[in-house]
Amino acid sequence: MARSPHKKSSAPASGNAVTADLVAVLVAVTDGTPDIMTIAGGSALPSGPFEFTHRSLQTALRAWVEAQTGHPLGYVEQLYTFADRGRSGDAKSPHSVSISYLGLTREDKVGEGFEAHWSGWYDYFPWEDHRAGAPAFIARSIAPKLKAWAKAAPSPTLQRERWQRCAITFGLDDRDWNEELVLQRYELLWEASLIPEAGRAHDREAPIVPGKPMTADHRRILATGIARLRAKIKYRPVVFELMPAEFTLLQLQRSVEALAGRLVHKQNFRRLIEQQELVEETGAMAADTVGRPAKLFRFRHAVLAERAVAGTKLPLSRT
Amino acid sequence: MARSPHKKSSAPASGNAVTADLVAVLVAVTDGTPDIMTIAGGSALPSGPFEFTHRSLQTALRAWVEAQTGHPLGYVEQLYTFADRGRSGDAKSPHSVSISYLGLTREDKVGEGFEAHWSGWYDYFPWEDHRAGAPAFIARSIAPKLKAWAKAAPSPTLQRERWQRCAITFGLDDRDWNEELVLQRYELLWEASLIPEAGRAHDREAPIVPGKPMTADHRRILATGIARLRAKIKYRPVVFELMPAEFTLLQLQRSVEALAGRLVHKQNFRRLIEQQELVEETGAMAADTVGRPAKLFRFRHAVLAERAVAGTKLPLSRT
DNA sequence: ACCATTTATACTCTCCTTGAGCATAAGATG
DNA sequence: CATCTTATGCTCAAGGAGAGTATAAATGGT
Repeated sequence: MARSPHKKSSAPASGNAVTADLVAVLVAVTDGTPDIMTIAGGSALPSGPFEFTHRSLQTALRAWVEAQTGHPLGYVEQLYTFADRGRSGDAKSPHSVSISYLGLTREDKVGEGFEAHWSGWYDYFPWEDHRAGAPAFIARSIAPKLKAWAKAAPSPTLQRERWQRCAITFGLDDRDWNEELVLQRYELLWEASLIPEAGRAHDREAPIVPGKPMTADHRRILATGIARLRAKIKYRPVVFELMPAEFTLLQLQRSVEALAGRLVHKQNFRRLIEQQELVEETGAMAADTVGRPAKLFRFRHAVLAERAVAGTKLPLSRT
Repeated sequence: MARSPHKKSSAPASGNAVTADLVAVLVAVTDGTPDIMTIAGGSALPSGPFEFTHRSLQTALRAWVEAQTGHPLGYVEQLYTFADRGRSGDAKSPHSVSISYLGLTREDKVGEGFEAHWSGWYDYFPWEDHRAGAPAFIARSIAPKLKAWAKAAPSPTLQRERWQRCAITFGLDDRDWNEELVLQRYELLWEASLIPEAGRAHDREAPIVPGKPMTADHRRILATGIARLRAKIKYRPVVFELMPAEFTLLQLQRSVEALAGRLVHKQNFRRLIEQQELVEETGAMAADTVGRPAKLFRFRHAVLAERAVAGTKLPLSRT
C-alpha cells in the first residue's frame, strides 16, 4: 500500500491490473436437505468474472443468479474476498480477486439449458451432519487420523496443542460439538493432509477422509458459507428465506435442523418461535400428513420492519 | 457472471481489468478513548493499491501497517469489499475493487515522517458515545430532523415505517439503545441527507448533524468497522489485543466501554471476566492510583489455544 | 488521629431464559 | 377400537444476567 492519502483516481500505471471474480454459495432447503448450487458435475461453485456494467457487486450477483434459476435471490450476503496470484507456476496468468457471496433462495428449480444443478451440502461435508448423532466415521476414521497427525508434531507441547485443537473443533474427548466451526474443521483436515485438495506430492499416500472434493478452494468457500449461515440463523430470521410461503412449525424446525446439522427440542423450538411473534397462522391446516394435522403458518413480514436489525433466537446454544 | 464453469485462468481479454485497493480501519484504545488511524488531516482512512508481491491480502495489509507504525498488528479481519466504477463522470478512470480491513493494535505510536495520525472515533460519530447517557443532541437535534424526514415520506404507511426505523436504530420512543447498529444509523442519516457526504445538490440546504465527515465512503467503512468490533468483543477475546501487557480490571472495563460506547456494571464485569478465566494475576499491584490499589492482570494466552474458537462473554446484552 | 473520598472486591437476591420432560389432543390405519 | 404418529399445552429445575449491599484499602485534608 502507498503512503499517498487516498488517491484511487491516480491509478498505478502498471502491475496492479487484476480481474474480479464472483463466486456464489447458493443455498436452498428441500425436504430437510440443504442444497447448494454447483456446476461441472458438482465439482465447483458457480463463478465468473464481474461485469462492471452493474452498479454493484451485489447487483451483479443477483442478476446472474436470477438469470440462471429464474428466481429472485431472497437474501444475499458477502462472504470473503481472496487474492489469487494466478495459477501457480504460470507467470502469465493474470492476478485475480475472488469475491464470494452467500445467497439464499426459496425454490430449487434451475433454469433449463444450464449445467448448474443442486447438490446436497453434506455430500461435501459428511462430518457436519449430526442430526442422527455424531457420524460413526468421525470416531472410527477421522479421530485416529487426527491423532496420528497430532503425534507427528515435533515437540510434546506442539503435539498436545494440535490434539487440543482437534478435540475442540471435532468435539472429541467428551467435548460438545460446535456446529459453527465448519471452516475450522475443514482447515484442520486440510492441514492434516486429509483433504484431497490439500494434496501435496509427498502426502499422496496419506489416508483421506470421506466427502466430495471441489475445484481449487471452492470447498473452503462453501465451508465459509455454511459456517456463516449456521451462525446467522441464530440471531436473524433468515431461515424464512428458504421456506415456502406457508409451512408448519415442524417443517420450519426441520429446515433449521438441516442447516445446523443437529436436532432441536421440539417444544422449545415452538415456544421460541411463537413468543418472538415471527410467524402467524394462516388459518389453514397442512394437508395429507401423517398424524395430527398441523396448523400452517406464514412469516410475519412485519418483523422485518419492526426489528429489521434486532435479533431472533433459536434453541441452538451459542457456546 | 458467465456460465462457464470456473475458468479463472481464461481471463477475459478486455474490459474486466480493475485495480485492487486496501482500506484499513486501524483501532487502538488509549485511556478510554478509541482511536483510529487517519491520513490527510483526519479526513480519510489509510488506503492504497494492493501489491501482488504479497502472498495474500492480509499479508499485504500487515506489512504495510507495520511499516507505517512500527508495531505488529494484533488482530486483522476482513470487513467488506466494494466495487467502484471509477469517479463518476470520468469514463477513463479505472474500475477498482476496494477491500476493507479491521485491524487492532496495542500501541498508538505512529512512525516518524508519516502523515498518519490517530483520531478519536467519536469525532466522526458523536452520536455513538452513550457512556455518559444518550448525548443530548440526539433528542434535541437528530430526532426532530429524522422526524421531519419521516414525515416527508409520500404515504402515511411509509411515514410510519420510516419513523419506526428511526426509532429502532436510535433508541427513540423509549426503546433501548443498541450499540451495534452503527452502520444502520449512519445509513439512515445518509438517506435523510443529514450527512455531508450524502450531499445531493438539491439538498445543500438540508440541516446537518454533528460529526466530522470523511472522503468518499470512508466514514461508512469506519462505521462498518466499529459495528463489527462492537459485535465481536461480546463473543471473542479481542479486547486484549488493545490492552497493554498488564492492566487492572477497571482499565479493561474502560476499554470495553470505550468500544461499546456504553457503561457496564462493574461487579458483573469482573464476575464474567474471572469466571471465564480470561486473565490471571501478575502478583503486582497498580502504582500511583487514586483509591485502593488494584491487582494487575495479564491476558491468559492459553485461552487462545483452549478455545481459540470458543466464545467469550461480556455484560453487554446482545438484543 | 479522623474523616471524606475514591476505587477494589466479595456476596446476595431476584427474575428470566433455557433445557428437558410429562401429558393430552387429533388425525390416520388396520 | 387399539395403535401409531404428529401437534400442542404446561411444568419444573438449573443456570445466567442484571442490579444492589457491604466491606476493604488506599489517598489527602483538617
